[in-house]
Amino acid sequence: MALRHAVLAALLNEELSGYQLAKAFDVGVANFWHALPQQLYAELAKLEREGLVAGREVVQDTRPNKRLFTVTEAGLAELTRFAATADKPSFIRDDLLVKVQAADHLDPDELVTRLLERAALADAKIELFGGLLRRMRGDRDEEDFLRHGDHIGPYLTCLRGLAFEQGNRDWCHRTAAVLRERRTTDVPR
Amino acid sequence: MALRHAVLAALLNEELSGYQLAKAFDVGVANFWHALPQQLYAELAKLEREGLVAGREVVQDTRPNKRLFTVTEAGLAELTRFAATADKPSFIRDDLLVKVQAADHLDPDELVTRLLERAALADAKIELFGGLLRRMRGDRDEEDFLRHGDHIGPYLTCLRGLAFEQGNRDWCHRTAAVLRERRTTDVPR
DNA sequence: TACTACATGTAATGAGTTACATGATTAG
DNA sequence: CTAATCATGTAACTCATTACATGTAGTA
Repeated sequence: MALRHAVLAALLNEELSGYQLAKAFDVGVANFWHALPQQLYAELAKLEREGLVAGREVVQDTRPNKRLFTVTEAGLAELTRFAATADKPSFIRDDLLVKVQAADHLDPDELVTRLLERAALADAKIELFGGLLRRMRGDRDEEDFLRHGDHIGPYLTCLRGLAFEQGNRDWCHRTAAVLRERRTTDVPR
Repeated sequence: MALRHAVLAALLNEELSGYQLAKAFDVGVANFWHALPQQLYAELAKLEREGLVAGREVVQDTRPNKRLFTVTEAGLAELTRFAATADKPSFIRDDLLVKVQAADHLDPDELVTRLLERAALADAKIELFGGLLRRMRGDRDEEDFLRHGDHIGPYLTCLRGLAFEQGNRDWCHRTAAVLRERRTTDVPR
């Protein structure tokens, strides 16, 4: 029951349509949660029925009409209540780690391929997040922005996303190097 | 459909009961996947029906009897097939990040409390993982173990878990420091 | 002309969580 | 005597993913 809170948090600083939300929750920018469009449309409908968000129709002639959503008082109250609860630990669930766990019984070349694929993906995200951070803090430096800027929430979560992807990239390279090294030194299997 | 592969990977290096598996997949040691006991018992039953794992009854008189599982040839083949598929990107889903995303609209003290709780949890895991790594590599140093040891798969995934928790801890402290700093310098909200 | 972006959903299936159930042994 | 550990599940429910569905406008 936390997708609802993720949606509320995402709508706090900007009014968004379901479509825009979906993009924010997609692969690219999901620094704090991930969800598919279908889930988001469904969740928005539910949140609106419960009065936690309010939607307003925006008529467009060149594009299909859309509905923009904002968080209501009740929605903010719900988020506040949520913030006071202890959060359940978050878990890793990653195909790639499963494969590396089985490394001793699998083809190293195959694994190295996967690891480099993932490292490339991480690099792309690192660049993306770097750009987002720069845009958010404008011409200030980070220290100054975090002390005196507003909307630091998204900035802070993006910092976590950045560090996470850097961790991914480093680990992928290190692991690939280890597997390649063993391949050439002819280790018994 | 990846829990099955996680179970197979976990059973590769040691014969385990459902109960032992459940402990490995629990909060403490889940460096590459997480699942609850119920899921694991169900998955083991399914894997056995499909011939991917084989269970053998172990009679105990002081404890309830248990069934120990090993991966079959077919199971290893299934893992190999899995390793060749491209893996879907893994996503973050974390209550705490949702709360920080909404930081600009929530009570900073509350958030700092959550962040320090999480940092403490991360510290505990860091110690735990550190110990596991030491046990796995024995008296060798890491470089040597990774070059010539066997069962490096679990070691490598544990390294990722360790780095992840260190990232968590650092980010929690940094974020808490930022929020405390702003509280004292009286930023407009 | 084909593809991508905009914009919003429904339906079916699969995966994960919560609650419940049982029963013995050992450590505090 | 109470709690934790060992050991294994079932049932109900919620959440997430996959597949499908529709239609317009701008870009290559």
